[in-house]
Order: sequence, then C-alpha cells, then structure tokens
Amino acid sequence: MPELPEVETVRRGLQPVMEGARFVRVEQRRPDLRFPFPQNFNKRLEGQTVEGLGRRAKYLLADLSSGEVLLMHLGMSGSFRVLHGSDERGPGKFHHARGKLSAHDHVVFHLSNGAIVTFNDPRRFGFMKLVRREELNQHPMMAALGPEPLGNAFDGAMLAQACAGKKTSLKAALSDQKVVAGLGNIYVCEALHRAHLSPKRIASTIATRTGKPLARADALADAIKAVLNDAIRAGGSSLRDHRRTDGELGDFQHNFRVYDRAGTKCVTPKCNGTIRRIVQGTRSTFFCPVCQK
DNA sequence: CCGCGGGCCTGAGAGC
DNA sequence: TGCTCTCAGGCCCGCG
Repeated sequence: MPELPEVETVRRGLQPVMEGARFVRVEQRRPDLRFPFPQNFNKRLEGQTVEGLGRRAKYLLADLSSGEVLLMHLGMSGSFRVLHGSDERGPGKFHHARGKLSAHDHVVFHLSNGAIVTFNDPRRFGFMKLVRREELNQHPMMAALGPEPLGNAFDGAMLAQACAGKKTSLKAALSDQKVVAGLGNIYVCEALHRAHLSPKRIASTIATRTGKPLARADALADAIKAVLNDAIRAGGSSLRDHRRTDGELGDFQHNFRVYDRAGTKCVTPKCNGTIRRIVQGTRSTFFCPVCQK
C-alpha cells in the first residue's frame, strides 16, 4: 500500500490510542515478516509505554519507555487496525469483528487503555525492528534516507542538490529514497505531472544555469509538497488494500491526475494531451507527453 | 560509485 | 466455474 501520505494517515490514526498507552500483551503470530522479528520481540515490548509515535519517510517510529524505538514499515500490503474493546462484541465492518483474527493478522498489540491494534500484511514485505533510540539515526535504514519532503528545509535548491550529477530519469531519481524520502510510484507520477516535468527527463537537468535558476526544481519541490499535503488531507489513497486504522477508505485516488488514467484526457488547462502509460525500470509510469517536458 | 534487473510474497483481475 | 497469467503502492542485493 503505502507511500508517505498513507503512512502519515496511519500514524494519525494510531497516535491517539498508542501514545501514553502501555503494551500489556503482544501477540507475534509468525516468526518473520520480510525479516525475522527481533529476538524476544514481544517481551521487549510488554510493559513498555509508548512515549510518542512519529514518522520518518514511510517508517513509523514508536518511542518506548525502555529507550528502544519500535520501527515499523508497511511494505506493499501492510495495514494497521484499531479495535476498541467494545467493538469486539457487536457486529462490525472490520475483518476482526467479534475479535476474530484473519490469517494475515501477524501482530496484535493489547494496550493498557483497552485498545487492540492489529498489523495485517498479506504479502509480508513489511517488517518491525527494535533499535536503541541513540542509535536510530545511525541505523542503515534511517541513515540512507534523503530529505523529508514536508520538512521546513525542503525546497528546490535541496532537491536540485540531491539530483545533481544524476544521469538517471527523474522518475527513477524521485523514487529513490536517498534523493527524497517517502515518495512511491503514485506520488512521483502525480508530482511530475503537477510540475509539468517529464518522467523521462535526465534528473540533473532540473537545475539549469540558463534562464531562471532552479525554476524547474522549485516547481517540482512545490508540486511534491502540494500533492502530499492534498493526499494527507484526503486520508491517503485506497487502491486495493489501504485503509485507515478505523477501517475507512482514503479518498485521494479520486483526485489522481495521471496515475492509472492511461487513455484519458489530460486535466491541465488548455492541454489537449492524452495520458500515457510507459514502463520505466519494470514499473508503470503515467504522464502526459504534451504538457510534461 | 552508479544504474539496472531480479527476487521476496500473496491476491485480484483478466482472459481463456 | 476454474485455471493460468500478469500485475500491484516497497525495498534490498548482486551484477556489470
């Protein structure tokens, strides 16, 4: 599922139930997801209080009273659901109505406030790790990440810097978490369309020495922020399996301008183009060949 | 160092 | 109905 807006939507759903709550019991229902679970995973969580729930790129970070950080990634198909005690009895719209767990509910958090949080991940590309808080920034998965696109410091100059010398396509560059952290296939396509930049353009060329310096990089940075903020406001995008933690669908898929819209008219004002699908490095790219240059 | 392709998994949907 | 094939929102790793 999840790119930055979906992960942020999940974080906002989990934060009110997890922050300040203690893990009373943790069910780990299989030995591994993408990676094996940490040694003594449930015992290291049980008794700990969640002091804060943050996000970095597509990672959720739960700060624990033990001094460890629970690092969680949703992979392609991971989702969290919050179930309150009262939901277990009555009929519900969730697959765990009446307390029933589905085959892909791999982790269950029982919290001191009575809430139950489940992690479901059919494809198991997600994972959970425990890292000492003081070592978090040096952890390979964190250290390699590029700038946070919704951070205050992110702008065209920073983006141009990250793309400097990159001979690969803009599509590949923006998909690279070292260049900018948190975008995936959908939001890369959407941001490039909003910035009127071709996914095939050589990445380093967003910084130009002629004309207005950084005009393209500025437009792209602004487009990235705009599409991410719009998507977060809509509760993320629900394609096949993304849901919010309350089971409701996100809405942003109705606002896609190019993603999965091959053959439709370009929505850019005064553009007569038709959205095309191409394949870049085994992944689908959607763009308008007329207004994206 | 960089860029590309393969692999990890399951499920949904299309086509026969 | 049921089989087979393709494709999917992410990321790591090994190759050239």
